[in-house]
Amino acid sequence: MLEKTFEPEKVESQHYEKWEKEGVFACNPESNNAPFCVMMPPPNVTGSLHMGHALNTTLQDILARYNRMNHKDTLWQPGTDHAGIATQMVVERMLDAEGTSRREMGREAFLDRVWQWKEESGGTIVNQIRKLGATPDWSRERFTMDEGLSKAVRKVFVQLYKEGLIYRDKRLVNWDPKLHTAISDLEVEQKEQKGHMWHIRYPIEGEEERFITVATTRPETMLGDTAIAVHPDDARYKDLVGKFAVLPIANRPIPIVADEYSDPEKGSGAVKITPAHDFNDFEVGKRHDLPMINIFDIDAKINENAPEEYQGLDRFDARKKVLAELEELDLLAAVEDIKHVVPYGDRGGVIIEPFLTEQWYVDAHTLAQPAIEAVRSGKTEFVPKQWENTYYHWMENIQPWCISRQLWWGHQIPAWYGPNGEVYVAETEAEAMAEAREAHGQDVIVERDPDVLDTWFSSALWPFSTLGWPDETEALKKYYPTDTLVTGFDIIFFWVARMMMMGLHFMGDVPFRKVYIHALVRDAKGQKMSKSKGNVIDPLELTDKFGADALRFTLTAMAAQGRDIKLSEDRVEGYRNFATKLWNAARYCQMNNCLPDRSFDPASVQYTPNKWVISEVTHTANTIAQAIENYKFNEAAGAIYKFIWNTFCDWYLEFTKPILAEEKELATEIRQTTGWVLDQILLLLNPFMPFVTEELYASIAERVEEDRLITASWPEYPESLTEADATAEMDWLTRFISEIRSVRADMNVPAGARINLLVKDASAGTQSRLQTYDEILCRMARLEKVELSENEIPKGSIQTVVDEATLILPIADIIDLDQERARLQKEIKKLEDDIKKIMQKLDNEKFISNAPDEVVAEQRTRKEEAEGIINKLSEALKQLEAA
RNA sequence: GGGCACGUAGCUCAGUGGGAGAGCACUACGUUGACAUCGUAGGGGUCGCAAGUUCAAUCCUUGCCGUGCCCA
Repeated sequence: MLEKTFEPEKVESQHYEKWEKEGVFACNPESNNAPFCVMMPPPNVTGSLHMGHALNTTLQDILARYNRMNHKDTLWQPGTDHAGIATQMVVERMLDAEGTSRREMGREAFLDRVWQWKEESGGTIVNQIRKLGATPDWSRERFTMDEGLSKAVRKVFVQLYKEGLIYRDKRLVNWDPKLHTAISDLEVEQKEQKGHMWHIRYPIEGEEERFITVATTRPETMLGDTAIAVHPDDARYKDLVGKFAVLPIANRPIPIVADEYSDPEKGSGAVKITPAHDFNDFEVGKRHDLPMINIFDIDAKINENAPEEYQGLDRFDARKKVLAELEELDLLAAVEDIKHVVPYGDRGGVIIEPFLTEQWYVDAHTLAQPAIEAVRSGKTEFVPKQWENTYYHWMENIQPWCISRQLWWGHQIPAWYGPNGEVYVAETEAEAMAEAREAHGQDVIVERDPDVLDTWFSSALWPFSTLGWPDETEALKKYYPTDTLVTGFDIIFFWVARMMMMGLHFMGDVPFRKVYIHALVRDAKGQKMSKSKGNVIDPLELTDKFGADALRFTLTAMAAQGRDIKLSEDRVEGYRNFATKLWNAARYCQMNNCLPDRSFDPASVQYTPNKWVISEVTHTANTIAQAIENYKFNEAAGAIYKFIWNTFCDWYLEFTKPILAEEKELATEIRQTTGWVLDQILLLLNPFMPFVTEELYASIAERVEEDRLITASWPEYPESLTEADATAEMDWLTRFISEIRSVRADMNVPAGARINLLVKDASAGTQSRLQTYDEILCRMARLEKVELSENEIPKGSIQTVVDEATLILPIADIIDLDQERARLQKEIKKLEDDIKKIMQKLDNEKFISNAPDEVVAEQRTRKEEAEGIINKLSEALKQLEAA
């Protein structure tokens, strides 16, 4: 016998370990079954599971399990990402605590240390993913720095270099002065904050007491100014163009140039130009061939290119000193309080410095073109569709992708420099040396580029590198292009777009047919969860408290397309209750011996409630399947929830109770049907709640060896199991019972009181139904007996109407006549209001002539039905008045 | 500033060109050997505002107001 409640913690890990050990998650490239492949977005190896992962994992698991049940050869490819900056930071922090540093250890020892850390602690997140019940093929787990994936990275780099799509360039990059590395545009977070606009007067060379005023939010950069720009049409400054201003503090002459970049409407209309420290100024500098003076070192401290007293100062201290000095010189014209946007590094958290360095770039613009076309032509589709706009917008304005990072942890760039600084790009050092020998006619020493590649460079190859590329493996042939990518919108640019570019370039086809973009999980107030806000809900805490099934189901039920999820614990608790409900229904089945019977054929049933519940099963299964295939996960969850709780528990089990209790002949068919439905429920719910269903599957019946839900087939039902007549009959029965219950409650009839029911004007069909379901009606509506009656209605009865029949509850001794009068009046009023609305349509000639016939007919029917009920209720009211 | 969403019951959210829905919360009552993590019933909404299209708009279009996100 099952316990009274389901205790997830007792069975979850047990089932999971068994599944994994038995290899049921594994794909089989050699099978003839059609493939279904999902690439798991590889989480950072440093990471731990947050709600976003939980949602992402749950949805993918539903797809994987559903497709596996449909006999697809399913590969859900798992793995982790080496997360260059994040991982290096973690290990560097450890070293710092030990009183050492990576520089002290040297590159090789440091990398050993990172690998050691990865082996020991890098598995946290994959084990957390297991806790959710996720079923990726762990036997194929990959890491972006695996030998195979590294080989793919080298090959891609070399080929793109040879094709001219990777190149080295000296330009401004986003420099992180804390982490000492360049980062890509995407890793910069633009934050709006309060600041100041300082207006500074620069003296004009050779003209006493004449100044030109420029405005800046970063006065310290003036130490690197090499020009002032004014708009060519700006009359105020026409005579100054070609002259020089004297840069205060540095006391250098700088030219005044005409450039359309300066906006005459803004400030004074003149802007200072610091080409080495501002992206716009850099462009101006190139146009006017201005010198580029770099005044910072890699820490963003002032270097030797600035006056001596500034050298070594941090950029913020330098600002204070510059301002003090300007004040002293009386050159500070004004200070404004403003709001402006300041760039921060998303990892290091410090303000990013535009910094002039030589880096490696990918010609993203060229690679983007086929990637744009692939979405335009529908080879890859986004769901929901509107994300395609985001994708296009970014792809069409794509900038060169800076891929080199001044880190040690990552894929070291396969480029070697010869004695003259010339570069040899090759997959191995031996090849690079051979090239160098060729060039020099003798052996020369080559030195490898110390930098590593952006982590996203290797992630971009994930859909094919994990399948064995560049080798032509069976897996590659079978699973590429993959079917669906499930991810959050925040990495459309970082990852999705780059996989598209690389996949098309190297595989000649898109990496995935569908991209399902899911919601962001927020807290109950709609705030984004973040560590700094302290509003992070830990998925594992919820799992411990309510079970993995409850968390999974919550996330699924709330995963409506295009809307963020506001998660609250109440919801999870609610779905835990749902698991308990199912558990108890199964327990009831077990107690009543309603267990699955292999010999049972659902097409053979005779009893209408059985036909009906079977028909509802097929309907629910279809709804779920369609919903999953259209990525409407919430609809799938809603359908199974409603079936289990309402259809099965609230109605079907209650209908059949009295018959089971009396052990009638019908009972056998009911037992078989109930057992069968329970089994179908477990199948249909399994992709969503794998643990409780698996546990019940094993508990309620003897199964043949190796028979497990996870390897079972998704049910297919013949069309003939759909029974419209049975549905209509059960609809009548539920309405009949509900109506009596409702009236009883309205009239305060004590819940326990058994009362008589008289039915008047019943059609032949209704009479027969009353007879068939007499027992059910008596039990579920708490009736003593049901009788047909065409006699005088007893005084002081309650009356109500179901279809053509009038229901009479002769309980004069219990009811309050005033209350009954009020109830009837209220009912009549409601119906009259309905009729008014309907008449507005029916009285409208245009409605009659323009609306489809069936709509008009429907309105007429509704009106007639309402009128029929009003007549009966009015009679009841009249009779009450007479009493 | 540009773009994309969203505004429906107290809360969280489904939904649809033709009778406003669910869960939670709330109120009342609880009986029958699966379940109080439960059951039955009930109250509660000018579907953000305004105009337009239509026989008909919560739904389509436009404008406005409000909220959120992305990009500059």
